Amino acid sequence: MKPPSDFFERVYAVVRRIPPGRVTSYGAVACAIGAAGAARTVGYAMNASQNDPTVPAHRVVNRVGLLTGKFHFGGLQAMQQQLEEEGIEIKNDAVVHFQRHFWDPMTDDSEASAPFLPHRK
DNA sequence: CCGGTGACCATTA
DNA sequence: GTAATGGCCACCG
Repeated sequence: MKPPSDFFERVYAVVRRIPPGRVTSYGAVACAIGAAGAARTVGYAMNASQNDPTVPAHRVVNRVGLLTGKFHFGGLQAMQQQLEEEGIEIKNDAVVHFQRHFWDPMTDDSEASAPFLPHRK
């Protein structure tokens, strides 16, 4: 087996912490692992995560809540299907009420709501 | 060592 | 509001 780089493993750890019915953005994960700015690398790690079913990559979307990685999934509908199963509504390959389902690995507000908006004031 | 690639993000026009 | 460009970081050959 080829153990993934420490960086990848760190990404997997964060993604695995994502509670069901919640979604997060690559930038948030990157920042959580201390690699702020390496959001692209996070997506790259996700691609390798497909080998690890323990990583719910379908819960990871871009900052606009768009399922940019659906093309890399087995089926284009697979990612959307999974999210809908979690209770998340998808419209035009985009997460509805993305803010509401947004979950920050650092905030870890699995119980409390997340009025926190990634919007820069 | 160097170049190319990528499931991104931010700024500017 | 949308569209286009640059920059950032990490992995692969």
